[in-house]
Parts: sequence; structure tokens; C-alpha cells
Amino acid sequence: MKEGPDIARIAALIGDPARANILTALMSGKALTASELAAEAGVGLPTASSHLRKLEEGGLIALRKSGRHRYFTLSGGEVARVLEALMGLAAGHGHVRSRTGPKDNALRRARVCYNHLAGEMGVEMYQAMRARGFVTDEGGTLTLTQAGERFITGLGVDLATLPRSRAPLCRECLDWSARQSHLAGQLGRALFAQFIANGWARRTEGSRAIRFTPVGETAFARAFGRDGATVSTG
Amino acid sequence: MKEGPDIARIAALIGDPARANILTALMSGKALTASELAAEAGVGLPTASSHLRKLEEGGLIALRKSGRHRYFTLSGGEVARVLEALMGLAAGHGHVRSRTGPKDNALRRARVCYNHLAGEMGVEMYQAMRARGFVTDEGGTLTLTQAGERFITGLGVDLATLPRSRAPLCRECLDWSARQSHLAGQLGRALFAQFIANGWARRTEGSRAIRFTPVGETAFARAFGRDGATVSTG
DNA sequence: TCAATGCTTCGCCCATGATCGAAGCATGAA
DNA sequence: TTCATGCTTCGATCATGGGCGAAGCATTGA
Repeated sequence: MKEGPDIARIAALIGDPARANILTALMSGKALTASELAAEAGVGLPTASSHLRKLEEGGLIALRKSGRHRYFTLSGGEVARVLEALMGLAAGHGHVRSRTGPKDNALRRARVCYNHLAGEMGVEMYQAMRARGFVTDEGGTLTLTQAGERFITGLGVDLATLPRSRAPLCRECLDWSARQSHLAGQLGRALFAQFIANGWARRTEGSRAIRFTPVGETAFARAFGRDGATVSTG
Repeated sequence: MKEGPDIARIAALIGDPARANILTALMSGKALTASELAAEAGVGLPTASSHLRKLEEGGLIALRKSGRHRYFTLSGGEVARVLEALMGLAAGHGHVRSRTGPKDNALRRARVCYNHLAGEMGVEMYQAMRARGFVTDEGGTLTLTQAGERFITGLGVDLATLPRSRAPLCRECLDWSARQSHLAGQLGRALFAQFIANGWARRTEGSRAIRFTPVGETAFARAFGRDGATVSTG
């Protein structure tokens, strides 16, 4: 009967284990080469090449040539959001995934979601910003308030440097592990970049997990912790 | 490298055309039998039976036996939301789907999304309710305000009859055609049921499309139209 | 020009799984 | 009991497509 868009095409693209691994690796937001993705996916180079062509033709990933390297990224935030949503389904229904190793715990705590902070800490941050009125929801679109502007400026983010594109400044993204929304969009991206720049957090090589430094933990708690709001001046 | 949940398993389930058709048919929110779903999917009964078993084992659909019939439904709203998100990806990236027939237009205008109203009219309704302060976003969870309670009571919805379950009363669901959120959750479901009960709208047989009656169009516009807010008392 | 690197294309093998006809097994009706 | 309906299971077929080795092409560097 075929009503609506052809979801089977897209789902089948994501449905191959090798391709799912490739997409998951690209959720780190980094541009990766074909060889790196082959290693991530656990397949040979010819196989990965074939998969990458299909993913590109399907519009899920984008390609940027640079010399004799070819860098691949997710084609946009919408793809990342669908992948997170799928992870939510897989984590929930999927027979309580084998054994949740220590790596999984790190992922649940803090990880990159395409280009912004996700996991418990991402959710905490978003909720704190909502609770303190830094971000409000105006009839369906998230907006950064003046108080919010002052706040993130205090964290060292320069709003003026953000590209004034049509991409929304703030955006919600549903977290697969916490099952609540965290902050995506340009602001989410800028804040995460700032955490890295400030030395609050570091990416983990070859993983989406984010390790916060002791200094970063403290600073994050002061900025976004439950107590933070009341204690800050105390 | 296998980080996070096993999305390939879920995506592969959705990725078969026959299964995708089955899931799409179940987006109507109605419980359908194996034979009906076989017809929807365009495959034989044994094939459909096999698919249904896989979908159920994968946790995407639920089964309710009744006499010698076996009724299938989506296993929950989360599955519906993932399907809608996939439709968004497929509609956007997918080479501008063949020809958007008249049926597609009807779907874009108004359709069922599992159990609530989606499409342009769904988005209009949600935005009107947000704009008038009937529904607000309190730190990440949608809440029905007192004004909102009065409003929907005026439409004939009896809040007291809604099951007091842990399922959220209000919830956003991203619309694949309009690319904006519409109202899901118990409230979305109740409102849609009320439209049907009031005779404002009718389901289209064998389709997710919703046909509003002339009376319904007028009533809907008065209740949720842009002018409605200012004109209502005029 | 020659070599090295990065990736793609080709050809082949092979496993998975989608499909259906026929038979089997329930449930309900006569 | 006997038949009809609704669905599942079995068995066999067959197409799709994932996988890799080898060869080919492009870019860079010497």
C-alpha cells in the first residue's frame, strides 16, 4: 500500500552491522577517513568503501575530499537525531543489552552526540539551563534569553563568532540513555567546544565517551549543579 | 568497536520493505490481524506471519489474541516516534520521493500518527495551544495549564477519564512532513478521539489520512486558527 | 619517473533471509 | 463430529547483498 516516505530504504541502510558501526563512529562528530571507518566497522577496506558509497548515495553521510584522503561525516544533525532515537529503542526493548560494560557506563555519563554533549551530564546541563531561565521554549522554538546570553558569555563562549546561519541556535535532542532531552543546535555545539577549550573535558580516543577532568567536574557542577543555583553566591 | 546499543538489529527489522509496510500500516493506531497486514504489505500469509514473529521478538509490535484472530499493534509510542523520524529522513534526503500523489497531499495535511493528529493540522493545533499558553514547557516536560484544562474541557474532553498512568499527559512528536513538533501523549490522543467523536473528522478507510468534515474544518479553525485567538470574542 | 599511499572497482564466493506452496494445528460454527 | 477459518510451521527455492583478494586508478612525495 506504500503510504508516505520510503522508510525501508533508509532503515535498511542503517540496518547492516558494518554500516551501523560506521554511523555510530561518525556520531563522534569527527570527520573520518575510509580506512579509519573500515577499522571501526571491523571490515576490510573494499567492503567499507562499498558501504560508504551506499551511505552517501542514501544521503546519510557527506564526503569531503582532501588530497588523497576522503573524509566522511554525518550529513547533518537530523541523521544524528534519528540514530539517537534508534539507540533509545534498541536500549529499551532490546532484551537489556548483553552486559553493560564499564565503557557503556562512561557513555551513559557523558558522550558526544554528533557535536554536542549528551548523556547524563548533557541532560543535567540542559535542565539546569531551562530551570534557571537561560533557555526558554517560545511556542515551539528554543530561545536563548538575555540572562542566558550573559551566562554563556561568562563561560567564555563568544556568541558573535557563531555563524548566523538558518540552523537553529538551540535545539532539543532526545538522549538514548537518559531518555530525556539534551541541548543540541549551535549553542549545544558551542558549549561543548568551550568545555574542551577550557580543559574541562577531553575526548576519549576512538570512542564517543567524554572524560571530564577533576577541575572540569567541579566547574561543571558549579555551573550546572542543582546546588549551583542557590549556593553560587553563598 | 560496537559502542552503545545495537541499532543495526532494530534498523534491519524496519529495513525490509514488507516489514516497513506492516509498521506503516500499524501507524494508523488500529489493531490489525495477520491477514490484513499481509495484504497491506503485499506478501503472502506465511511470509507476513514470519515477519510478524520477528517484529514481535524485536519488541516493535505487540500481540493480543482474541478468539482465532491475532491482533497486532505497535508496541508503544516510542516506536511510532522513531518511525516518524525515519520518515522525515526519507522524505528529506530521499531524492524527493517519486511523485507526490494526491494521497500524499492528504497525508501531509492531516493524518494519524499512532493515536494522535499529525500533519499540518497537527502542527497548527500544537502551536496554537502553545501560543495561547494552554500547554507550557516546564523544564523539559510539557504541562497542561489551568487555562488549557478549561479549553479542552470546552471541547468536550473529560480529563478525569484519562488513565492516570505513568505515561506522560503531553508529549512532543516530530512531524515528518511539516518538520515541526505536534502534540502526542495522552492529551494528543484524547483530543484526536474527541475530533472523531464530535464528527469533526473521519478516518479514511485503509489509510492514515484524516478527512475533516466541512463542519469540522470550521470548528477546528475557530478553535486553533491564527485568527481564532483574537476573533473568538469578536 | 618511480614508488608509496589511499581508496575504488572487479570478480567471485557464500551466507542470509525473503518468499511461497503444502501441510499442520488451533478455534469457532454448523 | 464435521467443516471452515485464521494462522503457523515446514521445506525448498532463489535472489540479494556482504565479504574479501587482486588489480586498477589517483594523488602525493622523492
